[in-house]
Amino acid sequence: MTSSPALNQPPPRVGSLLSRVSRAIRVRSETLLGPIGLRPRHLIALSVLRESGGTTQQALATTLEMDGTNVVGLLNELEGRGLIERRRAAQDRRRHVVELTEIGRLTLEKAESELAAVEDEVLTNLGKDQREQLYVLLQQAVGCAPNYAETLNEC
Amino acid sequence: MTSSPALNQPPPRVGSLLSRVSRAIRVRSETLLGPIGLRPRHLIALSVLRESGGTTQQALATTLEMDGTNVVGLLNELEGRGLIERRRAAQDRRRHVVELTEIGRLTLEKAESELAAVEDEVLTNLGKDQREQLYVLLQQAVGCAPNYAETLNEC
DNA sequence: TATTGTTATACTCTATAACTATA
DNA sequence: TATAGTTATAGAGTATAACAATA
Repeated sequence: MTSSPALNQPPPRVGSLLSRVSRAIRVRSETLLGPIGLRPRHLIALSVLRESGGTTQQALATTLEMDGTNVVGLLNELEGRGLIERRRAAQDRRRHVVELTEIGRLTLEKAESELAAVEDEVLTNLGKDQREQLYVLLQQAVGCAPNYAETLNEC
Repeated sequence: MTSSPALNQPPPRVGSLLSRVSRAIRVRSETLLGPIGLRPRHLIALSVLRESGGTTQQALATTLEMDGTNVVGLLNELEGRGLIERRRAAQDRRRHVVELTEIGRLTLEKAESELAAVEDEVLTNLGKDQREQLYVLLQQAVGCAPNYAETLNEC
């Protein structure tokens, strides 16, 4: 009896709002990441790889909701900069196992810390607790437990 | 002392997670909206117009984080289908005031109700309360009070 | 002269189809 | 025959530049 929009109705649609907030962050991130030579999508891929710790390209495509052909190009760019590593899977030599390199991990962390300013700006209406809350909700939505450090590979 | 990821650190970055969830919904929405002849971006624009109740194209471009030139094309499509209306502002005849038509409002509502299935699928890990919570956070992030019915034009 | 909207166009993103290699 | 990855390429999305009307 505390929430405002409706009392006992289906949950409201969040798609449009998600797009707007997501886009706001992405647009600003692009200009900020330019000098480093990275783009938002690179960070997304790197962050998925950090949390999954080694996936096949096809699984990555599914997770990123990207077409497999575009994952190839994305990984080429990341591999060219030494941020990720591709190696054939021993069990099935058709597959590439993709992993974050140490440089990739450090680069990701650095980029993330530089993006703090962007998110501070876009999410200025949210307090720290609310941003934490948002993070937990999104993390849960994509299927990871909030403290993903314990879940390791299954993300 | 209750949250898990960190105790007294800056809030975590949500950009990548936002992109992933947003994209997941968008991709599925595209296929579902196809038959109606609408696309996610149309819904986003319509929903902004519904809540702002009449803006200039430039303001719309800012809100949507879109280039003004692309807003023109987007509005052309919506106007062609009778979902929005453009009229010159009396005070400044350079400006177009853009408004949702009644057809536009009904079409938006119908599309939104059809998208329930999509969001149910993508947000299956979130309970109803959590989805409501997510909605409130996003609404607040974009600058609207949770119960925006009261705030009217300033959104 | 500056601003709102428009058009034309180049650039980037994304998906479709055909190919190679492994299974 | 089917699957993982790759390449080439066409379609959609986005931004840059030049223009018309109004201020």
